[in-house]
Amino acid sequence: MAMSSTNFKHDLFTQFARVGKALGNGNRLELMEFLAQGERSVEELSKVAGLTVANTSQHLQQLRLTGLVTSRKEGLKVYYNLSGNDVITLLDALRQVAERHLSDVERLVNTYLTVKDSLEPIPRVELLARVRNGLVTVLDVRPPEEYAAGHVPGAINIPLQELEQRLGELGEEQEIVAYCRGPHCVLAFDAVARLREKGLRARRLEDGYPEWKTAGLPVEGKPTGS
Amino acid sequence: MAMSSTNFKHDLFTQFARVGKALGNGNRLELMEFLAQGERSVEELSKVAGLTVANTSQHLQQLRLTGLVTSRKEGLKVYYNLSGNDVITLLDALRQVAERHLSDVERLVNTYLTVKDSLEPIPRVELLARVRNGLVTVLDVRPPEEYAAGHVPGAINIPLQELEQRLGELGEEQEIVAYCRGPHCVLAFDAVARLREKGLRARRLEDGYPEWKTAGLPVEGKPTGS
DNA sequence: ATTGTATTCAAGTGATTAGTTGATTAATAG
DNA sequence: CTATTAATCAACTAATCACTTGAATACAAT
Repeated sequence: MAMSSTNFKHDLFTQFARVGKALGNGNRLELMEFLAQGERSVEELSKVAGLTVANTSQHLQQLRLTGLVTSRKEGLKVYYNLSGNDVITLLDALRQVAERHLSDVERLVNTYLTVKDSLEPIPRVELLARVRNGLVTVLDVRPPEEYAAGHVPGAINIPLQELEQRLGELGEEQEIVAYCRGPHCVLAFDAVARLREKGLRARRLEDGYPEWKTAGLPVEGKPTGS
Repeated sequence: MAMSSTNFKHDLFTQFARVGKALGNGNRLELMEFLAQGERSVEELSKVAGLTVANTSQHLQQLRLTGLVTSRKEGLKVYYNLSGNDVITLLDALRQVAERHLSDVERLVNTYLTVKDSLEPIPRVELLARVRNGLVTVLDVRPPEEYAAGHVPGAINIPLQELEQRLGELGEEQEIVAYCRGPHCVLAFDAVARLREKGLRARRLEDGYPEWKTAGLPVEGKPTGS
């Protein structure tokens, strides 16, 4: 009794570490990354992550106990959601550190994607210039409703599930730039990977549609004020 | 062979999780928090964290493997350092999420510190006003060199190690506001805890000296341009 | 009530992790 | 060369974690 300051500090770090631990599993990160797109049920989550429902539920509860996600019951289903923007910030920071400092990440990207910087996102301004010159095919992988509400000019809308069937709609030669809701949207990431598998040249747009719009760049779809 | 996109995603998340795992231990977090103040040797680190040297070394190597810290050998000693500002950003995000979402953290703070908001940092502007009115004693817990280079006007410089001996220099009645290098500096945090133990009223300055200075508030010490 | 569906709980297994201890490797000084 | 110091390595134990399996809730429809 006199080291209570040390104890306090220790306990506090232990609490912080609980959050860290929650981030220490790839499946949980994938679940959260998916939740960053919006509310999902346990079943949906288990499917995209390729886990059993029970396992998914356990991961989600772990996340809930550390305050990273919240849940809401509606009828039979339980819907989970990220518990705030600070969680997205945290995931972003984690991703950034990993990409910058883990050489394995770089190696992975290089191994799986033939062209070295194919995963490097294309900046908004650059895309705009190329769109104007007709140099790229812009691919919007969001659900049709969102596409209808507004999209990058000239973008083709193909939800991820339909991508494989509708490959024909994309030019074989031109570079494709995929985007969805934001930098955390796995859809665009996934789309790029699949397109590359088919031998097409594809990259992601840096960020997503919301950022494009708030940056004041032109949009098509329902008029929104400009 | 056809699900390589899934494999890729999985592997990538596994890599991200490595960074998360590194954050999943209180001792490692404490080590990094300490490193946020600057370069330290293994021995120093083991002391402040209260770990054996071997154990500290193992933790540090784990952090190095995930790219969170770097090391540099000079003579007999090995000095560790955070590997970039993005790591500080990450730690910040982690702390924020934990403080906001983990009710245990709040409870901890309430339990250990008698006055509920004693750990709540005092904003810069508020401090400035109180300093002018002579209502607070400002305590600078940084090393003397840094104090000499510039400090909050009227601040007393007592490095943490000397705090217990030099308690007399601080008024018994007045509230004390401690600060050091930045929001991550454990020194101020620690100083507040120790002072409270002695029955003094103490709080931390929001952020630290660099922020104070860049906010354009007055400083004492070597003239820096204003 | 009975059936079906979505989720959670409980128990168990193999793998990973944190920490200890004692030996080992480097750099420096006498 | 020998001794000393700082750090790392290697081997081990207890604790924790990820995942599986099968049972148990909770809600909705019939």
